[in-house]
Amino acid sequence: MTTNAQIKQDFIQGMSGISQFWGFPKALGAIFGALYLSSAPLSLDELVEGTGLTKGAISTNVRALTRMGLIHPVTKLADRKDYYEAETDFYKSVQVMLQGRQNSEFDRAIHSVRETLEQLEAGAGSFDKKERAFLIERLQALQEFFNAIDSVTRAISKLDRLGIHTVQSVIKILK
Amino acid sequence: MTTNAQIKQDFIQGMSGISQFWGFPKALGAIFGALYLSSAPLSLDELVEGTGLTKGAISTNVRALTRMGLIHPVTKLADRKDYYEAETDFYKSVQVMLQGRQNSEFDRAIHSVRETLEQLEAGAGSFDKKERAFLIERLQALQEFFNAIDSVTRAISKLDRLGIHTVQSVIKILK
DNA sequence: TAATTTGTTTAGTAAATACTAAACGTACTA
DNA sequence: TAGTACGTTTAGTATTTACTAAACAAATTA
Repeated sequence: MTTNAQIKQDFIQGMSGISQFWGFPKALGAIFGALYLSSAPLSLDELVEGTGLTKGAISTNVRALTRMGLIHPVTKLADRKDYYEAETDFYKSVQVMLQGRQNSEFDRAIHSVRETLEQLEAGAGSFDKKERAFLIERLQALQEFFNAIDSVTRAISKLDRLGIHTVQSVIKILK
Repeated sequence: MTTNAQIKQDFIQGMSGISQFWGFPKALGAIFGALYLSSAPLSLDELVEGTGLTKGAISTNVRALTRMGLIHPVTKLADRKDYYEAETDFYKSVQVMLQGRQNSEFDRAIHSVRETLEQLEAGAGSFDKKERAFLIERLQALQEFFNAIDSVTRAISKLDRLGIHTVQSVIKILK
């Protein structure tokens, strides 16, 4: 016989796996899973209980989840504890994550390519004419690709409302 | 004064960083960078020379890059060495990667959710009516989200030709 | 068959990462 | 002011991962 706790635990375990497949800590997925299955916001101690992780792990991963927009802090009056609840609009979280990832790191990639490109165009090095032209062409192509990705993520993150309807209309275009 | 080798090395270093930002081995990015800056296909030993990695590392990462469609093996007649050249159509690589990632692991995520959902719908556990309805609703929402992602990636990977024009028309929709 | 040239695999290592356990800080309460 | 109830931070550990070095396999040539 499968108990209620076991069913929930299986799901939490599954989310844990999904999390690490996408390159996030397992604990992060587990915590989200626990919150997602709860109709009421949960405190840190309740999350310790529900996931089997320590308070430290919960504390750091709860912060990460909040930054991603996947959960939200909830305050109860006359209660010092912090409570958290799961965001149910995943598309909203996608936007938050794209915005975050955007600024920090992807720009560095583009920047790195542009730097090399500018050097070449300024005549750095002693490449013969033909090779310089070849290198410039390749780097420009790469830069354009990065810019395209950048445009898409920017467009998505700036939408007023991303949802199933937007996704469906995109799919329609792709056919 | 910046030498030709230094300029290339800087770029290779940059690609190495981009690679690890996207969750791939640094060596993978470095190898691609070296090939991308070469007008002629390169052998393993030339890649050892160009990247400073050992033959073993080159061997394994070259295989990974080939699977991703980011580079291609090239055979020269009457030459036992394996040569590789960079794919210059990045959109094509995106398709290859989506196809690969598709089958293996994402399905497991969807499967895990469906499993829990089916259990609940079959009456497993001893949840009261209200909670069971709540859980089923949440899991259905999650499943729909996963399905939407799945649809998008499937649609992209099945396009005859993905390119800058497709990307642009998608962006237009998003505005 | 022996020797050489190639790519692959394996065993070991170094580095990064995520977690635990416990100390710490802070703010409310008696 | 001492005590308690929280959340955060830190120090240490275990696990994973990517790499090196070297053994190995396979296939050509002498």
